[in-house]
Amino acid sequence: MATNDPAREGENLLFLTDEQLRKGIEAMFFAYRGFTADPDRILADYGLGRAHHRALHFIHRSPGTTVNNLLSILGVTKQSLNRVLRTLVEEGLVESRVGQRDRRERHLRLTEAGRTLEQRLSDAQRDRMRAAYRSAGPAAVAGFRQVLEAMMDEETRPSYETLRDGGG
Amino acid sequence: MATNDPAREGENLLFLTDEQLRKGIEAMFFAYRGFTADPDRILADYGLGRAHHRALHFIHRSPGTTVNNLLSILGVTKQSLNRVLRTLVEEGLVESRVGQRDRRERHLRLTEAGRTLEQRLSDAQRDRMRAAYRSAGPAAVAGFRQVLEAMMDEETRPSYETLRDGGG
DNA sequence: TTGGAATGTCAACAAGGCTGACGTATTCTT
DNA sequence: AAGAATACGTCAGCCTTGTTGACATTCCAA
Repeated sequence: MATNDPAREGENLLFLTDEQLRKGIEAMFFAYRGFTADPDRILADYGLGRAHHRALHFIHRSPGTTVNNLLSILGVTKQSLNRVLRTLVEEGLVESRVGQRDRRERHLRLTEAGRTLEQRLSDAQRDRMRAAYRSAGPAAVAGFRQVLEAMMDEETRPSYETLRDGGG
Repeated sequence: MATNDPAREGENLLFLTDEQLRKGIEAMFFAYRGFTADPDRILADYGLGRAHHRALHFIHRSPGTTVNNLLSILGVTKQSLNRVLRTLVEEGLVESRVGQRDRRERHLRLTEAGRTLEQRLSDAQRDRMRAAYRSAGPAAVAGFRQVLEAMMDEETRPSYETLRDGGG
C-alpha cells in the first residue's frame, strides 16, 4: 500500500491518502444511490425510468432545446434518446416543434403535464439535496460543488457551466 | 420561480435557493459520469462492466466477505450479483471459499489477477479523485464528504461508515 | 428429523445503453 | 441546379444489469 510510503511525503497531505480517496470514492457511490432513489420511486409509478427523468430535467432547464443539443448534454446515442423522447411525447409530457429558422431541427418543450411531473421529481430530489445542504452548511456546500466540478470531464464541464439556450 | 419569492426568506440562505439546488443536482450528474468514465474504459477491455467493478472494489476492501454481506452493501438481488460473481470466478479474478464456521457461506477473495485489475481500476479512479481533491483543497474536500454523507439513505450510511469485516 | 437459512441456478423479462444501416427533410456549398 | 452535409427518425439486433418467480441443494439448529 502506497499509503505509508514515506517517499511520497510531499503528496501525502492528509486528505490525499489512499484511505481518504477510497472513502471519497465510496461516498460518491452511496450518495449517488441516495440521490436517485426518490425520483426513481416516483418514476416507477409512471412506468418511466431514470433516462426519462434526465430528459425532463434538461428540457425543463432549457425550453426549446434541440434534440442534438440534448444529445450532447446527455452523452447518449440518438437512438437511445429517441426511444426516451418518443415515450415522453406519446405520454403527452413533452412537445416537439419543428424549428422556425431551421426546419430540420425539433425544439423540445414540456407540456403542462410534463411540467407537473418534472416538478414532482425535482421537488423530491431537491428536498434531499436541501436537507443535505442544510445539515452540512454553506461552507461545506461550496466545497462540495468545487470538488464535483473538478471531477467532471473537461468536455462535459461546458455543458454544466452554461447550458446552451434553445432558440424558439 | 420560487427562487425570488420573498415569503420564504428564512429558508433562502443563498445556498438553499432553487437555482443553487439545481446546480448541485446537475453537478452530481455530470461528476458521477466523470467519476465512472476511466474505470469503464478499462473494464471494456476485459469485457466487464461497472457491476463487476463494484464487486471487485468491495471484495478488495473486505477480503473474506460473504455473498450475503456483499448483497446488502451493493443493494442488488442475489441473482444479479450471482451473475457478476460467476463471471469473476470464471475469469479467475475472484476466489470463493466455503466458510469454515458456517459451510453454507461463501467467503470471497481477490486472486492475484483480481488484485491486479482492482488496482488498475482504483488507480484510475483515485487519480481523478486526487486531481479533484488537489485542485479544490482540503477544506473543500471536507465539505464534499459532509454533503455526500448527508445525502445517503439512512439505511445505507452504516454500510459506508464501517463495512463489516469478513471473517475467515 | 424437520424447518429454515444461505446459496445456487434456470427462465423470463425490462430498461436503457450500444452499433449499423437506411430514409427523409432540409439546408448549405459549390 | 446538383450534390454534400446536417438533423432527425426508425428498424433491427446485441449487451449489461437490474428485476421476479420457482425450485434444488446444503447445512445448521431446534
